[in-house]
Amino acid sequence: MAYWLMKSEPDAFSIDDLERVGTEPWDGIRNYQVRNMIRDEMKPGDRAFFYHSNTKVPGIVGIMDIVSEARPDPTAFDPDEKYYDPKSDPDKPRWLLVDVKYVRHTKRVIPLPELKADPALEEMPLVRRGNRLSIMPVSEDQWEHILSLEDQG
DNA sequence: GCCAACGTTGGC
DNA sequence: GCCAACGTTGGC
Repeated sequence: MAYWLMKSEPDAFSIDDLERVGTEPWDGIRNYQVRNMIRDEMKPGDRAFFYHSNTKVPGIVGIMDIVSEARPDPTAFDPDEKYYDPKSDPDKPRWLLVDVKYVRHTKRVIPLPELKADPALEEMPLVRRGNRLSIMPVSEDQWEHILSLEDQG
């Protein structure tokens, strides 16, 4: 079982939205590196932190389960969709998604500056300069460490 | 709203 | 295959 961190802008889709719907297709991935990770490394049963980006207090806000294999992202085929990609052929889909399922909110928001200041997390892509991955792997040690932060601060 | 970082596109 | 221009991400 692997661990992940997945970013979403809460104005578009928040942890509260995920709690409301229960399970959601994580669509809109349009980055090859991220696509390859979900295609080759992500598996049902994996677990992920839900991260709010591009908001007043960016940080980790919840936990979810990966509940599907990677499958074609239908929004890539729909001209009305924001993330429509005319170059993605339904017979040979370029973009993939996975389904995620709400587990719980973290006990508190764990804000980005706190993650950045933590020596145990300095290897995380999240806190490294110029990182632009919307999904990234989290090691087991990092996962446990972040969970331990829930009860602090 | 600004802008640094970085991925993608397309002309050559 | 190079690389300048352009678009996007996302913190601040």
